[in-house]
Amino acid sequence: MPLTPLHQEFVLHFGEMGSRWGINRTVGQIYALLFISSEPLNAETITDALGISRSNTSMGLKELQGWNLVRLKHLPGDRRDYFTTPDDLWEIVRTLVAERKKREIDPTLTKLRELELQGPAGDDYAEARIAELREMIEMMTGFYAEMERLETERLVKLMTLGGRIAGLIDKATGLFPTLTKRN
Amino acid sequence: MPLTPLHQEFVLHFGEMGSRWGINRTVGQIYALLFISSEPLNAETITDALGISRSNTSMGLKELQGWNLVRLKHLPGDRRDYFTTPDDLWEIVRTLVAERKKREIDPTLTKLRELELQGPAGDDYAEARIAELREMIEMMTGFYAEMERLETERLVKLMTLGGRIAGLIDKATGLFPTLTKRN
DNA sequence: CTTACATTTCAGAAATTTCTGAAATTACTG
DNA sequence: CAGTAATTTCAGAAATTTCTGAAATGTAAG
Repeated sequence: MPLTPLHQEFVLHFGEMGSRWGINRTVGQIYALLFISSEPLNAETITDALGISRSNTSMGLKELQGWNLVRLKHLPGDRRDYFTTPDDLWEIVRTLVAERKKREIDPTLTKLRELELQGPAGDDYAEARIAELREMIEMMTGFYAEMERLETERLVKLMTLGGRIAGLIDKATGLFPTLTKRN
Repeated sequence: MPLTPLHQEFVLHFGEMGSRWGINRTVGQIYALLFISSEPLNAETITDALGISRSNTSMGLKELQGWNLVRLKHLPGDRRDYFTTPDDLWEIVRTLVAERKKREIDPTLTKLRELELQGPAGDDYAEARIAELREMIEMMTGFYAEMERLETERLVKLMTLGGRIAGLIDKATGLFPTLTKRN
């Protein structure tokens, strides 16, 4: 069956956006379609809805499974595979962030440490920059690990604290607002 | 002149990673090279160091300028353009995050609002999911705006608070640790 | 204004990625 | 265990992206 205009627009948008991410258009479209579908869909349905080949659907679904972004379901009396996205949006976001970190950040951290271990190469500037970059990434991944540990409820609270965050930080660190200029 | 092994490895790594981001290999390499170079480089130097065509360098630099990731400098008595990355790593990160938000998040937020404005389309589930997604993105961008407003010093403090964050949130929101299970 | 250099543009070539249809594989059913 | 349905694999086709060399444009100095 053809998509409703709403589905159509939503799916096409995520197809386009997909390319700005690391994923391709089709994968973006499949995910978008699953995301707004109330029921699990099988590969055949997706293929028809998006007007792509059956094998392309298969590859796209496999990629999404590699990202841990889809759930496989089975309906009684039907041996086809059905796919859904988690109901809980927070779960989706957590997965997305975790996977992007794994693919985009972790390999770089590994490489930087490796370069540092290779010892002094006689270029102080480059070595200092690499060390600085590694330290920053370590700080950020450390913070990320904290956030990941927080249950959703607290995470929401933190994100909606609004302007009170600065004061909180100052109190927590026993320091009063500094007079330094911004940034 | 050829790159030192350290530069070589660093540059190649960021070339590879570039593709996992939205940027292409060459752009990643150019940026990496500028990043670990203590002095500003001109297009000719970059071209030679990376073994690419002069026009490719030009395009890569233009793209990096579009991302606000490089600074243009001029040396007295030399009319070529010289390029650098900011000394302050935090500034680089801020720019990167801001640009990615602009390209990856904002257009989606706009599209979701647009879809909602088009009014009920008779698919309650899809409409609810779109609304939910929009709300989540709004919350996250709101939080991001807070973070962006913080001067670096406070940001570092926040990121290095470690395990004390949960308690802080609870205190700030006047609630004690809940008994709900994680996530 | 002319010359000399520097940079950008752009059409086509090269490389890479994505997509398809056919064949192979897997796995359920009777 | 034979037959059928579902899925995956994969080689080549199609599409897209990236890169190059040549030409065009810009720019500063004499």
